[in-house]
Amino acid sequence: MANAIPKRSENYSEWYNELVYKAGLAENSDVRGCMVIRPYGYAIWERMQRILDDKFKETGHVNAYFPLFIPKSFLSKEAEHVEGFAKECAVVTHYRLKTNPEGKGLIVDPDAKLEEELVIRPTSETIIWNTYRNWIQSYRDLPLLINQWANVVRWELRTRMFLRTAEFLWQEGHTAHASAEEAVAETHQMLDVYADFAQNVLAIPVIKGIKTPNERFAGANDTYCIEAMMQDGKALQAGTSHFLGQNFAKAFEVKFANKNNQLEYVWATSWGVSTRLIGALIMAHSDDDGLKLPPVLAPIQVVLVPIYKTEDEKNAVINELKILNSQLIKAGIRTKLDDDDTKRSGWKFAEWEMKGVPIRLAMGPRDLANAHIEVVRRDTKTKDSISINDQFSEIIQNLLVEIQENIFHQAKLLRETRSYKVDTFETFKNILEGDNPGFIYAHWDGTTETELKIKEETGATIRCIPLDNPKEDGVCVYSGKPSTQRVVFAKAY
RNA sequence: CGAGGUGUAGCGCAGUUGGUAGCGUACCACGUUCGGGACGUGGGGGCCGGAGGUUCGAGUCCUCUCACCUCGACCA
Repeated sequence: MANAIPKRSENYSEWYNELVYKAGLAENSDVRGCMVIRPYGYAIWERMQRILDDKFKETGHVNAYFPLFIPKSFLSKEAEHVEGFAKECAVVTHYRLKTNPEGKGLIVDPDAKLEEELVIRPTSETIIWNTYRNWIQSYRDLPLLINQWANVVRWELRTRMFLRTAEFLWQEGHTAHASAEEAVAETHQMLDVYADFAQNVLAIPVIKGIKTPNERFAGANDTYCIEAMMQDGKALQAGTSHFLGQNFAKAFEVKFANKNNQLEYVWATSWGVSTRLIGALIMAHSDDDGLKLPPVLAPIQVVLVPIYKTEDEKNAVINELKILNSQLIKAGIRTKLDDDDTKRSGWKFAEWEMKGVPIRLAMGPRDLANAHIEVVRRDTKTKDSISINDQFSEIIQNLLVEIQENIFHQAKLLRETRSYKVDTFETFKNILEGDNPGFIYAHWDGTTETELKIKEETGATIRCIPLDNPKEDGVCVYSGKPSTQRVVFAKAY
């Protein structure tokens, strides 16, 4: 096993980093905090983009593109927003370089200073709402339902591949509405889109919830989120949907004439998911042999590997695999026939396992003689030999469905066994410091003060207040004050 | 930004009291192999992170820098 990765149990971080590299997803670049997304990693992102984009279009949104640069003054117009993002902005101050008159290399030309500095967007609310002012005059212009696929930059102090990089790819939806009710409905709709996507495509169970004021997006009235559990029991925020109220409309003077010809401020939402989802995918499903991709998402669902010695065997096996491959393609399955003659079959097995391809089909001369083919599932590692007949592609299709369900089931099982109802602070701390940390459902008195104290003492934060939360009288696990419901605590990425 | 650590071949690492750089893997060629990351023989590849300094001589000692990693705090 020359190319094995470290075990999860020994070093979770190292396992994660090595997997990202060995599976061909991404690598560190020479630019601080920025990664190169390699072709296989990008293929996964493209699958995410396509599926989400279709869903956005189905729900009435259109795509547009706004500038990468935001004038510094725009950012300061919404007070909370600027406070949230100011300390992690990359700023463009000059527009020209020149050769160094005192030596080698280039220097920034001091004569080329910008009148107003430009911020590289950490998110696009400000530039978009500045534009919406010109687009919205009447209730007839509403709702305005726009999404943007873009890169953004947040100068994070500590970065991790996919989970937190200085530059990352995402989509950001920015919608404008005539009423608060309609904007809130949009916020919920998009949260549902994300939750569906996480569960049915990524096979990651999520909790839909609302953030506490302390964890809210800078400039939002309410932040909704989906929270997922990773295999180490930590939480990962996988998507957010914000109800922005009239905050940005007021900051950028975006008003519309209603049916009674009265001027009103517009109501707003914004929502996004990022390349962080790739990190979620890795940490939710993968094992010590590499990635495990859910079939619905996988860029390659089935890989076909020929086994042979002689030239004759090679031709015969590959010919048969080509026939099977075209049957699978006809059935709508994404396949790869790995006929690379420079790699041995054993090497290919390990490689495609590392890359998480859900099903591997292997055929050698013996299989060919018996009209059989070896089927190996990535999720369970089980091997089967099936006969090649009319039902072949149907069997594979069904197996893909089964694998999708099983991967989801496994992730859900983990979350269930690592979710705890807790009533004392002692137990609370013990669980987080024990061998199986996870989600803690505990009563909370509703104050930011208590929330911060708990964070300080345990490292856990309130991930969300679940939307379908049952009401239940109790007392705060920390302060002992009365509470009406449990909230979800966990350590988070 | 705090606390630790690491920078030597694409990747992972060794390099003794200072004497001019090596191992594994990957890569190239040939041969034998081929049903779970093959083996043998031969070969190519290094401004030892960067800049100063000490010294006849620095991967090694000193100073300053830069970058990255792990763990915190901040965040998607």
